[in-house]
Amino acid sequence: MLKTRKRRLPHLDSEAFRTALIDWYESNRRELPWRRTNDPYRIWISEIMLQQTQVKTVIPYFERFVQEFPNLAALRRASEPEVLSLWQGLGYYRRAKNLLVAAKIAKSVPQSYSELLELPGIGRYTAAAIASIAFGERRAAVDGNVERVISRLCCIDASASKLKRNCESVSQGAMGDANPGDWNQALMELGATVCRPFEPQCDKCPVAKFCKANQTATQSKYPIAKPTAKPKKLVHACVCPVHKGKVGLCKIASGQWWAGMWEFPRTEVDTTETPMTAAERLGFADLQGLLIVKHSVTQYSITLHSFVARAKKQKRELSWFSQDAIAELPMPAAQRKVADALKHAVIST
DNA sequence: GACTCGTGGCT
DNA sequence: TAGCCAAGAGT
Repeated sequence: MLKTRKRRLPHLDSEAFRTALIDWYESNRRELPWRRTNDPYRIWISEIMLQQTQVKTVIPYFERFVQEFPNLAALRRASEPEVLSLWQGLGYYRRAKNLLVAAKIAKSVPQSYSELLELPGIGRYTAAAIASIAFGERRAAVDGNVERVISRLCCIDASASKLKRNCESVSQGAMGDANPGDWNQALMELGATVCRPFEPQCDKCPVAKFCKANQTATQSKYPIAKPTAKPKKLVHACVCPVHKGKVGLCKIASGQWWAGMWEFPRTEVDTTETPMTAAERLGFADLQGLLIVKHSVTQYSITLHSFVARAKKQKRELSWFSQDAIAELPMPAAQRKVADALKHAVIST
């Protein structure tokens, strides 16, 4: 069934390599909140939050999330807005939506790789990570860190998706009788702290003598980088309508960025108009400039111009909230910055 | 296989 | 600083 050509890598499939890696991990592993527990639920939450997100960023979100939803039963009872509120600022909000869907599907955290794979939001990496860390299943988990570590160890010239399968095969074959959870985490930890993208700390690497890239001084060549496009520039304008102490917002429709979250009425600014002209197109007058926020969404870099408008009445197509209520709404990061600025502006006037 | 989806850390 | 990148998954 496995079409992957069996790769013989005696220099990695050895007790010496495993011992060097695991010993290093046991004395250098960072103390992280999700490492203080064997609770499969918490390990699941951490792995979802860690997708494409740095450890440092995740920590406070993880702490708040498991405090609010300490187990699967508690999460299952949550609503999507509640989960999105706890997730706001973390990005990739589909993760939060899929997590909630998965929690409602699963009676308990699935204990095997194949069962985990069936849940929405859980792919090859995450299923392998949870299965190995929480349940000891012998399954290689390959994330960006592991791809970098193994592509350097073996000087693998493959790129993109081929590299991932390739590294899975290598890791699986080299795991031997090591503890699967420790094995996977050791490779990731090594990639995150020593075998970094730039300026790898090879002098501190426990497996440097096994590394072909180190031997040939080609660390910077691996993994093979894919060409990146220049971000496209966009300009957006939004208006914070204020009327009798309330502020008007709208819920973002499905199919758009940040679907299901809340924002101030927003529009694109055409190259032929000014931000204020575009903002007036939203149906407001007497605009006062509030804040300019620069943010980005993958290949777009966006400049968001925000304005305050004293509305004559509360437009019915908007929902009107007090400042305190706005604090509870799930909002995109840039919009949250505008909301914070508005709060201070209103207080100071 | 190539795109899409967020945000902040780091250099 | 501008750009790269992060414990990826879904389509």
